Amino acid sequence: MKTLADRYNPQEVENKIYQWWEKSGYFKAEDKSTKPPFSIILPPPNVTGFLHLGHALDHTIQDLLIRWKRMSGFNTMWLPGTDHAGIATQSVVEKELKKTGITRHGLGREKFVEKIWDWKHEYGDRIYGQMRRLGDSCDWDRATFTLDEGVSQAVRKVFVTLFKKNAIYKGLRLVNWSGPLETAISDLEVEHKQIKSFIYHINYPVDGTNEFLTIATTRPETMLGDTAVCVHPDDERYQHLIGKTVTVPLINRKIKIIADTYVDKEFGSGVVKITPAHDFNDYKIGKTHKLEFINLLTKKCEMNENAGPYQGLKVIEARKKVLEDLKALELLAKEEPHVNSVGHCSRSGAVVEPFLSEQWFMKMNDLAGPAKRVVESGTIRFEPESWTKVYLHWMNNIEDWCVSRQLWWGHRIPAWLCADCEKNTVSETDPTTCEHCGSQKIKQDEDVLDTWFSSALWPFSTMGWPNTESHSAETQQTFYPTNYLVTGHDIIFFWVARMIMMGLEFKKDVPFRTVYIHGLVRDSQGRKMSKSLGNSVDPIDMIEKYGADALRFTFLAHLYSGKDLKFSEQRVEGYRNFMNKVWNGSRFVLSNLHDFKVPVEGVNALPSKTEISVFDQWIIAKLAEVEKQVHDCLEAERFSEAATALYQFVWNQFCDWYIEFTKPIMNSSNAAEKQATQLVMAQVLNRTIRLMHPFCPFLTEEIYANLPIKGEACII
RNA sequence: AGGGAGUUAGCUCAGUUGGUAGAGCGCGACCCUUACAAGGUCGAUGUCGCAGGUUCGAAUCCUGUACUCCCUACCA
Repeated sequence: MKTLADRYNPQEVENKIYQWWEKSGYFKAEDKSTKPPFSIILPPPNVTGFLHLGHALDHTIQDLLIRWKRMSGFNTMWLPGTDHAGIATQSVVEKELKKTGITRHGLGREKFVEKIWDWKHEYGDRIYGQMRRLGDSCDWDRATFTLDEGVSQAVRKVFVTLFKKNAIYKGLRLVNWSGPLETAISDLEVEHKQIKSFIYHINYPVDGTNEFLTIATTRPETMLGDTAVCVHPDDERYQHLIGKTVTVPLINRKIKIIADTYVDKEFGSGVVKITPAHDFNDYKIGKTHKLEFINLLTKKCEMNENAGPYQGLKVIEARKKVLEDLKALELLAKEEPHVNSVGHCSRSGAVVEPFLSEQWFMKMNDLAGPAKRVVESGTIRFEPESWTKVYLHWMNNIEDWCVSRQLWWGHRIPAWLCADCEKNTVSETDPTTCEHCGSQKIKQDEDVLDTWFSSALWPFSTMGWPNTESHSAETQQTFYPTNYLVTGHDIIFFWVARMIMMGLEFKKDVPFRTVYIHGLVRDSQGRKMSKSLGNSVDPIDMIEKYGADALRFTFLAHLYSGKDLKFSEQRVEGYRNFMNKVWNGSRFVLSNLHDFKVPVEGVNALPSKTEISVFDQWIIAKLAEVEKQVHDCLEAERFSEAATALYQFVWNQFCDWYIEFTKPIMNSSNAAEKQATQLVMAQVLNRTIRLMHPFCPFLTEEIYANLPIKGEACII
């Protein structure tokens, strides 16, 4: 036996061990097996991204579960993948190109998409390398990218099927719009920031009288698109004006005074201007009162021809000019300072404008019903349970999903518009003629699908659906539904809910049984980690400094029921020390087994009680306790409790007491007594190491390799 | 505004059926005792946010209240 260094050195061990695991095929799942299945699909990280602490936490939990189940005799499949992340990736590559003076439009769609693929090929596997550093025991052969051929097939089949059921339609709607990116964006991509601004009170002359109606607004430029002003039906001040008209200053359009209970009599002047094409609330009013929708903006968010003299100005410039002109007309009654939260595009930083545009939508009501019921009935369980309420609340307020994005990177919408009959041909395979009139003048829709569309199909598209050849069929048969979905609470609606709906619709079964929601990783002061704050920590740095096992143990030991986790390096250092303690305890045991004879009874045989001392009996009893505790805690997803139990057993019981006890025995001349204790300590170490393996796989595997008592690899 | 979570030792947090307050880090003293100084032994530290209530007994249950945080929606 070689001599082991008196300090555990992760750098020397981790790479070597990981390569050996991978080469030996330990992570591979079997499509057909007599073992019970256990599967997890990894939430796919952004293909251009780096592994951050949030991923590291997320992956550690999944790897713990997978390794534990694998060691418990399950046929485990942990399927890795990456996401094309449409808007995020496109803007990253676009920014890079800009540095060399090239614009997306200058390059053209085809060339630009090629550039992104180049980028993907260059950096797409970077995150897989980082996952290996962490010890993720994924079945790499099954790694999937959301733009892979198989996934594309799934996407098309789902789109076409839903379209034929009238569950997907095209319509003119108000959406969040990012000017710089020239696309609709999802609510998730909108960040609200508190902005100090003003409320402007503007006088609208009432036609045929000398009266004014004073309206208040934070966005005066939108008045150019006003198509009504609204008062509360019970407001006595304005009863006599309902039904009359006012003239919008600057553009001199006559618009009606309408009444709706939406207006708060107490707020401001009690009169609201209605701009249905540029405000979500006004949009609803516009719909109910059948108002005209006047769009004021171009796709770049500049004022368009409907803005008259303001055409060509940016929103902010238009605002300034409108105010100046109002002042000149003495129609600006007053301005008050005001703080309100304004939506910003999380990718470009620009202010998000509500913008009227033609988009594809998915009807959600019919899909939501079953998805609610499986959670209500407990077929899908949220852990912690409190997220159930959040989920159901969202599902009860569900709205149709805008699935189209005006991007170039993503799954292109499988719809071909006919120039002759102006109808769409929606098809799984590229058509050559219009299915309505037979014309050949058809052109594919320019838009791509929201990234979350392909994400929603992830649990089964990764398993080969809709392909029915035997291999995929077996994979689905064995591993669908998966056992766990592990993710943060920020995407319960955007992702978790949609996977449930799609799984039920297309696989007739839930995509997973348990949704384990963990908290977010924050800095030691509880702030969000971000580049701009300079407080973000690179998990790879932590791994290099303290080892992957220490980082993993840190997460697991502080993972309490969905709470956010404040990350401090000091803590990683503490668990690094613990790893070293395990190392040295093992080293002591190993150094005392030189003359130990492995019993013929087998590797798991423990000496009978009569042959061993009370200390031996005590440590065996304690080991049994901690084994049960760890098992129970993992079953109940109480990871920190399991980690703490291990920590205390190893340090306070095995090292502090038991090892001290064995020292005189190891020096004893009584060979039988020594052999008995050697067997106990070897066996206890063996079982402890295996118990710890899902928590700190590298260290334990390295120790296991040196144990005289064992079967095969630790992880089996 | 609505919803959720939290308030326990200097710091970060445990404390699952109510029964004499716990861990890690940090701090103090002493130890190179043949696995480990990334270590060992010993030690100090808390009216468990505040106020009531239920109980023989409450950090734990109930009511109220203060403060903090998160999510969703934002008032023209």
